Amino acid sequence: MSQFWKPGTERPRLVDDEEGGVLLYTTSSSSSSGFGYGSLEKQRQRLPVYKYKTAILYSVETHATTIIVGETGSGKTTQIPQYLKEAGWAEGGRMIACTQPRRLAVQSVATRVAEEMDVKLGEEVGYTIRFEDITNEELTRVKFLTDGVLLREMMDDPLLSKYSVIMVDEAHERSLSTDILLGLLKKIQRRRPELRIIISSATIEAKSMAAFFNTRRRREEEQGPTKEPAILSVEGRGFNVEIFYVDDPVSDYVRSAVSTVMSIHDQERMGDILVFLTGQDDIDTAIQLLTEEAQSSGKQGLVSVPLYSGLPRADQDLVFSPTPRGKRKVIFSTNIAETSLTLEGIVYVVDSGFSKQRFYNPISDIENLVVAPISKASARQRAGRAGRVRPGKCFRLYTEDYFSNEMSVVGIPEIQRSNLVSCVIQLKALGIDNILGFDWPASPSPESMIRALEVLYSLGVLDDDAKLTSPTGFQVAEIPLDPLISKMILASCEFGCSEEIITIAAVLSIQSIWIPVRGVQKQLDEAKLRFAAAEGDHVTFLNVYKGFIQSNKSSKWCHKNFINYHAMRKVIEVREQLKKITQRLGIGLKSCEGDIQTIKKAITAGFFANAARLEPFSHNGMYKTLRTSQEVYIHPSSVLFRVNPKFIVYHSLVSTDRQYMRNVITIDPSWLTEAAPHFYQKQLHSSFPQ
DNA sequence: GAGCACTGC
Repeated sequence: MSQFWKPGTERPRLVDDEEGGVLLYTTSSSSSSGFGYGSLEKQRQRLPVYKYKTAILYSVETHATTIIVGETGSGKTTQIPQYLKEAGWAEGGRMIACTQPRRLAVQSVATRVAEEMDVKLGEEVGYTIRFEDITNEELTRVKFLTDGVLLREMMDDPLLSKYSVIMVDEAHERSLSTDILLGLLKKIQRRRPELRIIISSATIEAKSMAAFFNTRRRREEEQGPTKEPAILSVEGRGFNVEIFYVDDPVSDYVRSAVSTVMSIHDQERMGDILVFLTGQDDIDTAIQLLTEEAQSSGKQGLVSVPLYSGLPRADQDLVFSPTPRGKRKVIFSTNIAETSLTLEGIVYVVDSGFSKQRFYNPISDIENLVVAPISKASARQRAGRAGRVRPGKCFRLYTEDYFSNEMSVVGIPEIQRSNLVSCVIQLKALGIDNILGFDWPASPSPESMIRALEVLYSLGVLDDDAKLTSPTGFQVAEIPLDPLISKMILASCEFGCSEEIITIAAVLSIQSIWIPVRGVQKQLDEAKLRFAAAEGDHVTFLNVYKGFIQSNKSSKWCHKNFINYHAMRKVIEVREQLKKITQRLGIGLKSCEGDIQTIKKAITAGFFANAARLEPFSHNGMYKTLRTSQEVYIHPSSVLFRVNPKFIVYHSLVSTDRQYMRNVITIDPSWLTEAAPHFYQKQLHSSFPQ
């Protein structure tokens, strides 16, 4: 056990929280450093977190869980792992882990820390993200990784026994995998009292997080670290941001955002503007409106730039290009600028108060994207984007009264808004039998849990006792994809078409392989026709893949055919990974040599639940799902749009004014009963036409 | 004849 804080040395001062029960450490100012005088070292010491070094190490030493409340720019992510290393937490072959929700953050933080420690990245300091393991088993002591990767590691090492400290960063974002990880870490702590957990979280979330990790029992003799979590606050480095509200609620936030931009341009000193809207539609409208207004009023000097994830990389880079002299850049962005991207030079923020959020309805089993009000936590985060270079201003397009009295404090955690099929199978694979009784930081609805259990049961992944079946259940859990896709892959091994199916699986797990275009729709449609297969979209993907390989993976070829080159590279990557996994599972790849019916049968084996039948006498292409008789339509982007075959299986539903089925293939209904007799037995008699 | 907030294994 490492001993950083020693009795006899100055003990950090403890202050009771006003409500009691939670500890807060105040600054114990650093006197001696004992470090070199390199410029990196000096930079490190200027970070706000440096003053708390002793307090943090003391807290980690004496508490099983430490919660660090730190604003952006405090330096916690890069510094704390180094402090732990210096204090000896990586001695004796142990490792320090620091998780992030996003890959890019993992890479950049690891690179920075290796630089500061003056070591080669991949040796003492390393990182692991999907497709990239830059660590060395013997040498790596400080490891950065996505929380998804750490969850995968648990499948081989359920107690994460090689780690002495695990720091979960950005926990306040409450992403699906962060929440699963937190629940599991709490369980691990019971088995491994020596494990230390550090959770970095925003102020608002700290107390509920502390309550979750408080496993102290009354009258219990405590050995080892205190079970009650400690909370430490570290100030950030942002500048002050002045907040403004509208006097009356606005009826059209896009218009209102544009006129706010105009008046900032009119009245405020130079500095770029960041406008938070909900999606591509809003953003396009706003840019058009702004251009018109600037023209009609003769105002000059505004450069507007869109920003959303679907934008081609080159266009996204425009956002980072320096603003020309005498001009003012206006960035119209989705939520991507709230967490994933940091923009320099922003002085003004305009906050619409809305974002698109995913909601899952377990009854209909449909995930919807809905424009919904943001939380106070998001509003604060958005405002903070204005104060990175100098004091800024944030204009909120809602009233102060609404902010204070109606806005929810934090958003709904993702786990309460998602389909839980992947999540449940992951827990099952880790030996968590009582899923309904699992201790979550936020519990998902029982309906969602039960729905997920039902789906997994129908796939043959879980048995009557809700245990993973062998080998199918364990194999599906091993494949890092949606369980429906994993099941399809396993079936393809039996059908002898796994070569083809892993290609399809790779394409389906990519957002879209077509270039996202507006205005050149006709050309895209024509390009698609070159690959279109009568059997449907999945087979079309195979044709695209074949063409890409034959072109020698040429980006020119992609461009000519309106195919997204980066997406295709990703397809190749995922496919390679799937190839390795199938080898590990002992199921070799086999090609069916163009026997398309076999391919479709394998797809049906995974997606039988997503079957739909064309309504008899339907003139507008209306289908009904076989399972729930919901009204659905083939998406206009499908090669089977307007073809309207009688029976189809779809990959997913997107809902707008209608429910659209994306990626469909034609099937023979008899395959459904073949693939899932238990599932379709009843329907066979009641609703299947002959 | 329509649309894709954002992540991740």
